[in-house]
Amino acid sequence: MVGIKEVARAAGVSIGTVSNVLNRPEAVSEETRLRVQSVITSLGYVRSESARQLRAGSSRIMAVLVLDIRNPFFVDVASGAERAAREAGLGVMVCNSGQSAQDEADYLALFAEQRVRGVLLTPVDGSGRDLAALRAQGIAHILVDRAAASEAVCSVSVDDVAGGRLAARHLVSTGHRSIAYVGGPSGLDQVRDRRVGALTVLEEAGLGEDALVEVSAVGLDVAAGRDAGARLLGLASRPTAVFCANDLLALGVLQALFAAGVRVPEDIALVGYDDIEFAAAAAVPLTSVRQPAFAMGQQAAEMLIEETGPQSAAHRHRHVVLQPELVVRQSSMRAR
Amino acid sequence: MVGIKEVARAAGVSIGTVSNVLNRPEAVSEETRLRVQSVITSLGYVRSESARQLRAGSSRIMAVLVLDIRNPFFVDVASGAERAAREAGLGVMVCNSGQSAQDEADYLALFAEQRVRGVLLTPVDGSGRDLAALRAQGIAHILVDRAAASEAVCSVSVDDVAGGRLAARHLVSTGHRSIAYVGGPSGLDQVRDRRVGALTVLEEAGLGEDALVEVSAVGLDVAAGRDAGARLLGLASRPTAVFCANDLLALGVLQALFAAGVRVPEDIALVGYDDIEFAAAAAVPLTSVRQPAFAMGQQAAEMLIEETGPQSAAHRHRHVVLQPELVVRQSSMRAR
DNA sequence: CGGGATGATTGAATCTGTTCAACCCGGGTG
DNA sequence: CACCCGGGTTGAACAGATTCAATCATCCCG
Repeated sequence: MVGIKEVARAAGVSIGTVSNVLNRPEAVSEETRLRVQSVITSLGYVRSESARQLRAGSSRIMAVLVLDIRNPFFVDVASGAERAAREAGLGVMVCNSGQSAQDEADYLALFAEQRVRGVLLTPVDGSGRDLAALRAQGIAHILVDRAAASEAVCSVSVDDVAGGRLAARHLVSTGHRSIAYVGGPSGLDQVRDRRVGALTVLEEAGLGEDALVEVSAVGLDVAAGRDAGARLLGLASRPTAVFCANDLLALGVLQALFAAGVRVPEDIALVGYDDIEFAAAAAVPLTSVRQPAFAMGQQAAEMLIEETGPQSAAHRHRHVVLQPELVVRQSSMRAR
Repeated sequence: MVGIKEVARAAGVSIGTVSNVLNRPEAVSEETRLRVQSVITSLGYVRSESARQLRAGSSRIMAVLVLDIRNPFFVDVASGAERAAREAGLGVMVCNSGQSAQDEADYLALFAEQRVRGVLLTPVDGSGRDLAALRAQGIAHILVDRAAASEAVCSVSVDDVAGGRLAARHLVSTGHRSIAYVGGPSGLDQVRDRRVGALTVLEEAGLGEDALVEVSAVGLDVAAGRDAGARLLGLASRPTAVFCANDLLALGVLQALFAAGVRVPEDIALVGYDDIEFAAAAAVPLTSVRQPAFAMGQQAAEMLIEETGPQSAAHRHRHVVLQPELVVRQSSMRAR
């Protein structure tokens, strides 16, 4: 594979000049620049990013580590990040922790070896162990879809408590007095916060704490939703509405209810979270709490670029909190 | 940031020994190995992948370039590839061409600079220009979800003609005589082949060529499906069944039909393609042609690893063709 | 006890770019 | 005429690892 040396020789200049053509073209006379460039294309020279990075120090790759790549919500987040990264001339490496702390740690180790420009991540658990490691290694990182507790790191998140309130207020105002909450593993802040939001609304409405019936799910995917839905049907006193921690769970619950002949929304109202594209296409179009996923990824990436760019000195850590929005569809329409 | 030199000094050995501890631990005495390893952890040393790669020549990253990351089908493909890659100790870089030839070329240029181990890709168009560039640069690559025309490259694909036949045979055998085909931009082989398969079945059934009504779509996503569905409804002689080039289109068509009060499957039967998870959760559970997406990604990655691994000399290019499978659900059940 | 085999370790060369001090050269200035 | 200036170019140092021939220490065997 042809290197910068051969290009220099073929163009009759020094390697320093070739490097300048690549990196600071304005510092090279037009004549030389054109000559070198034509040699580059005719020889098919491709610069070695590893050599560049080794000397220059900085990488051109941003890593994105999401909780669950099969959830379209995170795909949107990653797409937003990708858009911003490409505009800044960076590549992105999207990886999936699948909610496994081990996988998360493995990927972060990989990123560290790669000396990536920075990492966008939604941490698997609240322990913050991996975050501490990132800080210790001096790897820039930004939390996505999770508000940071610390002032030493940026974050972009959506107000999950507000989202939980939106969902619950909607259900309470349409007459429901007993609501099931289908949450995933409670280690996740998102799951917890949405529940807290719903709970405050029920309390404000003067309903007891047991107005919110907890139905745990083993995960946050459709299969876990189906499972939770089946258990929901087995409850002694069945709630009249279900609020799910995300749309995948809601779709699963919907399938389980359908299979059992329970009608939505007539027998049970259903509200999801995220408003993924498929929520609108569901068996019964799903009421959902919309999150600005793409914007979240985009903004997080922009903050990372600012933090690691030339004027990084001016960077101040900050916590951006975006607002969710309720989208009402058929699944929670008031029964006639 | 601490380098291998500091580790060597602190452990009282040469840098060659430290390198051996990292790469060929069996060549180092247990005592030294343990000492070096403890120094590594206590100093927080992280090897620089760019330096490693520069010297060693080979990268530890496999690139995956998919047509549309918002399509869960491709997410599955990428997940399969990721699984295989991780088992081989490789990282993956998943990128999205979004069916843009420009983006595809940009990403391939990025991969070339990175000297990635190899590329898994579903090319945007049949021109093969980018493939020629890959070959010229000596970058190993494998086509995914697309049968290669050339013997000089591996491919893993699903028999799309057979898939089209499965769908059409199912519809014909349930009594349909006029079928609409909703395809995306016809530049895509997948779209073309599925249509060809359907067509042959109609011909074999003695139906004329105009038994297949073409409804073009601007893309292969839900929005394009909605649009195509609306146009379908405007047709003078409305077909009794619709076969869509993928599930996203089918979900969009379904929404359009719903909005217009057309019942599925009573008024129009609907068949999709890919059998993504959301097909089963649709308004009316979708009949679909299932593709082994995860397996396809996994196998492609394994072939790439073989091609670029230590015994690459033994590698022979081959074209693996997997078989699709029809999954019948409510959307195409025979009307009572 | 010398010679050879074995195993651990070392030192230097190398990979491919970036960077920067030094240099060259033509033109303007005192 | 000497000097300075600045744009263009060069050459060498350098980044952080891998790799391999050479060295050294041990131990075994004849």
